[in-house]
Amino acid sequence: MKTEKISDAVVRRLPVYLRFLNELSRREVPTVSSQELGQKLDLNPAQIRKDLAYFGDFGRKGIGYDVPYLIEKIRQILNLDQQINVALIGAGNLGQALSNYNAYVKDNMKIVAVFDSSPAKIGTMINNIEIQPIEELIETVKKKNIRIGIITVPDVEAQRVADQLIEAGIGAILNFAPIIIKAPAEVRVHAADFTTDLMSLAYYLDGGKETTNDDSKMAD
Amino acid sequence: MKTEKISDAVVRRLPVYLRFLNELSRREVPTVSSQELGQKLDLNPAQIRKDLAYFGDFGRKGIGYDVPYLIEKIRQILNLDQQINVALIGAGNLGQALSNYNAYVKDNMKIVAVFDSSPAKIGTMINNIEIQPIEELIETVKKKNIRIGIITVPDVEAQRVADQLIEAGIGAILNFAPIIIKAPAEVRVHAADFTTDLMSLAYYLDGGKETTNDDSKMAD
DNA sequence: TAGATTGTTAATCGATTAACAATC
DNA sequence: TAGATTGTTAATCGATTAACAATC
Repeated sequence: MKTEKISDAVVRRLPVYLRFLNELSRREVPTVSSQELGQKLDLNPAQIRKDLAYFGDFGRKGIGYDVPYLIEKIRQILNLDQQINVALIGAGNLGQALSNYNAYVKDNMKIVAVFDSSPAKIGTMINNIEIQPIEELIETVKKKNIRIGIITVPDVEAQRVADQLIEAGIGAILNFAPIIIKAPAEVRVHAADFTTDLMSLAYYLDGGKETTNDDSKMAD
Repeated sequence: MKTEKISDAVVRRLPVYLRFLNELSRREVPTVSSQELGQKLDLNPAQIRKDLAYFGDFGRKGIGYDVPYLIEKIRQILNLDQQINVALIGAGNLGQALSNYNAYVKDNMKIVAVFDSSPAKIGTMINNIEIQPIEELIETVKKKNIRIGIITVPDVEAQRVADQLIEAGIGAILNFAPIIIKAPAEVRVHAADFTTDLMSLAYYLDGGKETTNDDSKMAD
């Protein structure tokens, strides 16, 4: 175990490991090697061993990793050995879809408050949570010990919402709006805008030009 | 302009540039420097210049980049100068939310088919598109020249759906299911599972341990 | 014991940043 | 012209992979 600081690339792989380990656990597989993990997750086994070794000696030479033990350790590393309260800001289509995902709950992440600016929505229930006006954001985040905010408001409102989350002392933000959120260094922000992802995928298409490849016009 | 192969990191930044350039265009800003872009997008100006220079000499020394021209060029690079047909597989909450986003349309990406395995949903309309049974996936992808598939089915079905997309000759896949999709090298797959993202954010919280910081026990 | 697999160091590979000549 | 800013090379930084001694 070292005391270097851990890169974001490493941290982002931990949930991927955890996810698959949970599946192994469900199937009651007792141990797993970096080899097997790498195969299943399309990663280099050395990288997996190195990632895990940043945090401790979790494996056993000649054997591999004990599945339940490694699950426990990764959950500790990710702070998921305690409930993490999450706020959702923006109860539109996407926000509603996310709130319905209760996948987080088993991972100890729970949406405990939902906010929206539309008067029509305020007071209505979404997944057993009453939608609150954004004016109550700061107070509620403090009162309910909310650590992460998920932003699903339109882009023009996103930075304003982020500023309020930051003022309320949020720890991290998952931003679905298609803008770059500005935040102080101590507040981690991840971009989750899938339209950006989708556009980058288009790059890898060969342009659909197979059928329209008319070279005769390219003589100038 | 070089003929090196372009890294995914570069490709993923292009839509971010495009997004902001579109905003500048709306505000009728005629030119922009790498300096300004970097400031707004939290990126190093040298990196932006380098990214763009992979594809051509788009800027003018002493001036910067012409906004409309750069927009046109990036759209060409991303194949977004033509309509890209997209299929959505999985008409659950998330799928419905994504289908309602018509942000893609202005970027020339259009969902032209939606599939689901639930008999109750088949035949119903979602955003003006009739939900089809998954059995029709392969045929429809071919017939409608669909290039990208968005997978929003439950994890146990995701690989099966991907296999069918691949069989139908899809170019790229955006996968929202929390599993690693296996695909041949020529089919690009991006992971878009936000629960993974959310879990990695939890790492950056200081564990809610601010109040439990009892140094007296650390003397060993 | 023999085979397997870790943890870790060293080697490699790739991406970011600094610096600056070219030039608008 | 003087100031600004690109495109590009070189320097730096960081992440991935290979290799292997340690050991179960």
